[in-house]
Amino acid sequence: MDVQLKRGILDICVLTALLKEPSYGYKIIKDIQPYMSISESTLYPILRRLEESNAVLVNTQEHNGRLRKYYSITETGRNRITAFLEEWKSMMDIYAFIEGEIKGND
Amino acid sequence: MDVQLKRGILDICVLTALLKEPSYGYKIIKDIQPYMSISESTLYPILRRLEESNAVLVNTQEHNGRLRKYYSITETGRNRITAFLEEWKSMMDIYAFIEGEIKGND
DNA sequence: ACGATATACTATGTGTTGTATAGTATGCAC
DNA sequence: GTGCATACTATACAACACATAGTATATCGT
Repeated sequence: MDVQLKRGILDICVLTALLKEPSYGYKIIKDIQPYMSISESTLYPILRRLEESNAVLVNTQEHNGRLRKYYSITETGRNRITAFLEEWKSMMDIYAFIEGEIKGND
Repeated sequence: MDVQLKRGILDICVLTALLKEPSYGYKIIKDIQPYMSISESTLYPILRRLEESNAVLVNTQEHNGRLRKYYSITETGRNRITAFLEEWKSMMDIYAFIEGEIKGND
């Protein structure tokens, strides 16, 4: 999928992956992969940004001798998703414009 | 509208604005404004990129003593739009995923 | 006459962000 | 004991929207 198209939707996808239950980096990647390719070097910076903006909370726990960071979505995070669904309406208007113009000029 | 959401769609909007007839910077901005805010410092670099990638052709003409650059869409440009419409299907899948998850967790 | 506004384009610098690449470290299957 | 899955960190880069500023002509209100 086009890199530029991803930009507006990737962090929302990550937040969505946390809706059902807290999760951690590796699992989030596996959960999102069916919908969109995402690499570690993309996800971890996103998680740090989400934490800085209070959209997620972090809880570090030991797992098999290693530290694993569990991320849980906050109320702020949920609001980010609903705000996105609102924004999406503008996107649909633009899409309708593009589709209409190209069909009118075939 | 969110900056990151715009990124994947702005150049396609510009190409769409050229479908009916060739146009120039100032007019393109006015044509797109009803759908999405776009400034000169965003549009002109886009036009230069579209030219470099052969999606548009440039024809400089004198108009009221000033040079005005008329941009017309090429076959490559039209293909860019149809490719975008294809990509959009992936976007709709992701949107359905997000919407489904948040409705399931109200 | 003169300033404000619309028109039309160029140039520079900045901040956000996706991604490649590389590194560290544990547990398990063969 | 070698590969593979797991789990996270750090650095560097390139694309791109946008702010800001500059140049320059035409038109309109007063």
